[in-house]
Order: sequence, then structure tokens, then C-alpha cells
Amino acid sequence: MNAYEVLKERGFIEQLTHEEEIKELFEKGGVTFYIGIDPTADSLHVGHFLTIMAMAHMQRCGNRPICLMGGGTGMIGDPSGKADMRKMMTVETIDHNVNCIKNQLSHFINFNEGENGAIIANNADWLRNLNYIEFLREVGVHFTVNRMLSAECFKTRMEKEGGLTFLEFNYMIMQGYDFYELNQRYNCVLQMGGNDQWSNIIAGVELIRRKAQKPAYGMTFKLLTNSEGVKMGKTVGGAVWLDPAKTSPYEFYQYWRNVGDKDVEKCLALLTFLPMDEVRRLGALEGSEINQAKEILAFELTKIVHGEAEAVKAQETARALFSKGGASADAPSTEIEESALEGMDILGLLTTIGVVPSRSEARRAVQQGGVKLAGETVTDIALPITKNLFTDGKLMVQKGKKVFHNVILK
RNA sequence: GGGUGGAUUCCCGAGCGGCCAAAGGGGGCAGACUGUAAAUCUGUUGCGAUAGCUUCGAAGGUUCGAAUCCUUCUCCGCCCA
Repeated sequence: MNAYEVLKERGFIEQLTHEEEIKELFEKGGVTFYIGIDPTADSLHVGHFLTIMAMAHMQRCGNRPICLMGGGTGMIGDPSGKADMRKMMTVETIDHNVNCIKNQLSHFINFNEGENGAIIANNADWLRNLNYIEFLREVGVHFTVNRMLSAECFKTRMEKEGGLTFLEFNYMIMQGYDFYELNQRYNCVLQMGGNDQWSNIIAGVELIRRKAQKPAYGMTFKLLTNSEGVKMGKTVGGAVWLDPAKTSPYEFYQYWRNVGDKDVEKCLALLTFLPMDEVRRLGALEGSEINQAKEILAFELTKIVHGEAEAVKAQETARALFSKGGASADAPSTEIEESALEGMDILGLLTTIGVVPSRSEARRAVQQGGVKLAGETVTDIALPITKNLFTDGKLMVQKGKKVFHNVILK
């Protein structure tokens, strides 16, 4: 199967600039393509992961990926689909983030020397030293404001009150220029990205075609949304990160274990390497059977991101906590000095281990019957925490149905 | 630069000088029902020990009393140039 067929079958593709030509291109293989990543944080998150999977599939089919770090464009901030202007980032933060992300990428993409070993590029290399006048003459001439204004990606910002600054308006041209540079340097002919990148991608395709008189193509992926159309990979606490220090493998596993029934098949197809026959079989499971599919999804995905050992651990922990009344040594845990128990009540315990943010909230949880110690529901909001509640120096605290926390006595 | 409107608790959004910790919705949390799903229903949603304390862009002021009135400042929208 060539890359086009793989991506098509798994449901990645949203839009293509030149469908037939792209198909032909992929049949031949050996395509150099790029995906841009903005260094807005020091870790990648689930949103990026979808594009990384696409990149991995592409590479497996014999194409050469370029990961373009937005060290230069990051200084502007992509306004696509954003309701508000982004905070400006300092060069130091951007460079720091670029390094962290580079490191993470190497877990998923093969950067070894070789025919289709991936390349890391950073647009800071050519964008930060641009000369304004020169740039306007060389690149600016190829864009009409009329056309830019009609771009979908500015739409929200044109209608919203905050407006669109000139700085951000230029983002599209910058990204278009990136594609041109990569085309010149590496003969990169295809840009891929999330569907929110469509306008930016077209800008590059058109620039190359006009300025260099060479073919160039673009492809966008479906955004990872759930059946209600809400972007996935977001929790109240923020994004679901790939960095285990930001989102622990257990939390990561649990996020996928809890996806909605309707989203399982899509996630399996897009986020794992399981063969499509298997994906379809799992997605067709009905009723409580679908839980098997969710376990597999969570396991496979955790395995890709955090490695097999962590995935096994997360799965075992989850099984133990949810089936056997909740005892697992690998649950999230906090160590407490024995002396700290002095005068501590249940509310104090809940806040110190961080399962609730305040004593008020802890009280509510207890009053509503949502707190269990070692499987026993707590009814007394003033319950003192003493050593004899612990078994072998451990106490399993449960808040609600899904939050488990081990307290370990030191 | 001129005119004008606005800034309210996580978000949107009501708010008569006292009955406002502040309506309503969303979201969150907890409970019931379940399959660690969805939908639904119930409760809850500033901090705190009941007391009490600190909130309504910021700082002052008027008043027994202010989110509500006045002054200055900051930010933002709209209109005109």
C-alpha cells in the first residue's frame, strides 16, 4: 500500500490541493514532505500526535519527513482559528521549547541517516534575519491582500472584536515562505498539517508555483474531534501532554480508556498502528463489549508514547483500581511524614495529597458521599487521620469514581 | 485625535444603594442509573470551623451601608477624522 492509500483508509485526509497528482506522487514514493510544529510549549500534546502518526505512516511508506520547528514563526503566533491574540514569546522560551520538542519527536520518527531519515529544520534559520524590504519585494509581491482577506483562517478574527493585528496577518506569508525555503533546500514538495492550516499551506503552494515555477502540493488532516465535535486531547486541567512529567502514563492511559463509544474506532485508526481489519472489528463491538476496544486503544497508544513497560503498568494499575476494589501500588501516590498526621483531619488529607484544591471542596466531596478511605465511605467531615487507618503504611484514598490516590506513610 | 459604550465570580451573562457571595446558562465536581461510555435525573460550585473573611478592571471618595453613585487611571469595543 502506498502512503495515500494508508492515510485515506485510516481517515486522516481532509483536503488535498491536487488529488490526482498527489496520488501519482505517492505511488512513486520517495516524497519529501514537511509538517510544521509551533513551539508554543515545551512538550507536544495529543493534537500534535495525530500529525506525528501521519508522518510516521508516510515514513514507513518510504517518504522523507521534515519536521519544521517554528522557531521563527513562533515569534509571530499563528492566528488560525484562534479567538484571541497569542502571548508573545521570548526568543529564549521559543528556543527552549524547540529543543524539548525535537527530543520528543525522536521517539516517533526515525532521524537516522539513510534514504528517508527525517530531517529537523528550524525556520528561525531563515526568518529571523530577513530583511523587510527585500522580503516584501521577493515574496510580498506574490500575495494579494484581497485573496488573503478571504482566507478562512482569518475569518473568526475578522468577525471578532479583538481584530487581527498586522503582525498576525503576516503569519500566512511567513509560513508560505517556509515551504518555499524547504522546497529550495530539500526539494520538499508537499506540506501536511491540521485542517486549520489549510490557508497557510495554500499560501506556500501558490508561492512555490509562482515564484519557482515548480509543482507543490498540500494536504490537511482531520482534526481530532469527538462525536460532539469537541476537540479531543483537552481536559479541564489543559492539554493531554506526551511528556510523562506533565501527563503521567497512568493519566494518559485513563484518558483514552474513557473515550466515548462512538470515538473508539476513529481513535484506533488514527492513533495506533493496528491493522484496519482489527480496528474495524473492535469498533463494531456493541454494549459493554466495547470496553475491550477501549482497553486496547489505551494500551496501544500508551505503548507508542511511553513504551511497553509503562503501558503494561498503567493497564494493570487501572484494572486493579477499577475491578478489585481499588488497591494498586502503582496508583498515583503521595508520601506523608508520620509526624504530619498530627492534628490532620480528612479534609486536610484530601487537600495535602492534592485530590481537591481546597478544604471547602473537600468538605463538599465528603458531605456528598464521594470520598472513600480503603474502600469505606467517609461520612464524618471531621474524621481525624490516624496511623491505624493505614495498612502496612499505606492508605488508599478514593475521590469520586475515578480518582485514586495512595497515601504512603514515611 | 474627537464622540460614545463597556470591563461582574472558570466561561457567557443578569444585577433596583441595603433582602448580593451576587439571577440564568455553560462547564466542573459529587450522587443515582450504568459498561471507568453516552443520555437522563438530583445535589453542589469564592475561602473558611457554624462565626467570620475577601470578591464584581485599578486607586481614591460620597454614604450608617456601594458590584450598584462621584473622581482619576488602565484596558477594550463601536462611530467620526
